[in-house]
Amino acid sequence: MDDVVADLSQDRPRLGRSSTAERVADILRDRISEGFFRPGQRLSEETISEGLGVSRNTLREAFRLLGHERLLDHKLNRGVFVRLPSAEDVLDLYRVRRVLEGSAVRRPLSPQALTVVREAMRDAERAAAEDDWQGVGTANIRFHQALVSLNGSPRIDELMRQLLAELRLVFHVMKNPRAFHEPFVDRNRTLLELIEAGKPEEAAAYLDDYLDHAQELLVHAYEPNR
Amino acid sequence: MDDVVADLSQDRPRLGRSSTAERVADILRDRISEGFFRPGQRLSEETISEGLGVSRNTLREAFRLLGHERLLDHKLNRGVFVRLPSAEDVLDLYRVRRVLEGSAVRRPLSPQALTVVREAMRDAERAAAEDDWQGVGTANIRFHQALVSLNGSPRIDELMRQLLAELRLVFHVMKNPRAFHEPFVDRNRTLLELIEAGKPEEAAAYLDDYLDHAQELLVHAYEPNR
DNA sequence: AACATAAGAATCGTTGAACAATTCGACAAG
DNA sequence: CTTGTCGAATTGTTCAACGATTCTTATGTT
Repeated sequence: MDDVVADLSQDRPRLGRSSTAERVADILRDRISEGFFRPGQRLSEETISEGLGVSRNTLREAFRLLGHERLLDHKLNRGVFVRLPSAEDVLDLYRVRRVLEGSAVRRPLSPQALTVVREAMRDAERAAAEDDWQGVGTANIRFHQALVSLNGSPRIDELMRQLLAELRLVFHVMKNPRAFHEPFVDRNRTLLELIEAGKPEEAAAYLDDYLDHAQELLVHAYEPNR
Repeated sequence: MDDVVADLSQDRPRLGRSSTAERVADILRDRISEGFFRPGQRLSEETISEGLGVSRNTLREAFRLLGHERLLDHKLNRGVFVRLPSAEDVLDLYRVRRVLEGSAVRRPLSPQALTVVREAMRDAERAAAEDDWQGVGTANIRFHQALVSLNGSPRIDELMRQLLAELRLVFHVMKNPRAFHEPFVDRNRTLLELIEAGKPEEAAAYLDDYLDHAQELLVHAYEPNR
């Protein structure tokens, strides 16, 4: 009996998880990440609360949640805007990636820890073969998310999730995301092979170069309209 | 004249910073970090909104803010509680520290980048000499905060701030924080000397050992009452 | 025409009250 | 000892209102 209780107690967090504000936040988060709400756009409290059929107060609670995830920008007395990352933001995002991913590749790896990473890489290659560049982008994100999760830390996973969501904002401002994602399919493979070969330092060096390159491309193609 | 404008524009973010909800959050954050509100304690909406003279709605916005900082635990229909970290949380906090601080010590250092770190170390030694263990704890936290800021990333600084605030919760549950902080004054000095001597790998190894030791002490002395 | 100023509209910030939904403890029944 | 029920207390959510702030437009001055 005791073990049953212990088992069930693992599902406990799922119970409390459903206030209206959080569900509203989920909806808005999806809308933002899919580009329905564009970076820089203002989100009117009245319009959206009416549209979703919730009160302004509840909507504001949802806004707070997304603000802390850096997806929304809350300006006092002016309203909330979909975040429009600056070039400096892009630099910082890549600083964090270098730390998180660099630490991950240096880590001594367990045998099957890399399966998720490898899977994401193959998905990217498959999507690339089919000219599905939306799919390449998604798989690429999964690849790096899985890479970072080698650190074995829930908090770092969470941080990476937020970071990638923020990066998606940047992609939405770019002209053609295709040209951006294309070159990295091959790089992912090389990086993974270096890790699997047990050469953490070489992998780390390759990764640094990888990120330097990506960042370079990004800030170059990135000129947010003010 | 232009330079004056440029100078002032750096203070601009501080201007917008003053909604009632945020000020309430500041107050509560201070109260929590000083231990006035104990981990596990429930914070009644009615009592606190009355006590601070703000409406329940405004207080709830403040609660949301602190919830996202992991200082409060929001349980649906049951209220908010001061977060009581689990032993597993402590482990994860140290996982993140190893990544952030490890990356910091490996970084090639600019000449004066370490001054803030050195200053914090000296403050800790000074406080230790005066048997001011509260002060030692504070200076110790500043030491590691400064160390992490060597990464040069605002986002990582922010992450570390939250992480240390969370660690403070753990300290509040411990029996005698003095015995915990005491041994690390010397270690801070040794670590700093290794960095200054330009031996990043040795410093990193020493740091890992440092954090292993601290974590060990902590989870051992840590037995949250359920 | 350019600029400053002022009035007005729109929107946000905050409050207070209200009611439904949920939790929790006490107590009775099996 | 377990289960069901009731009621008090607290949270979740909505609504309407009003002051405060920002944005827009119109007006007037140089």
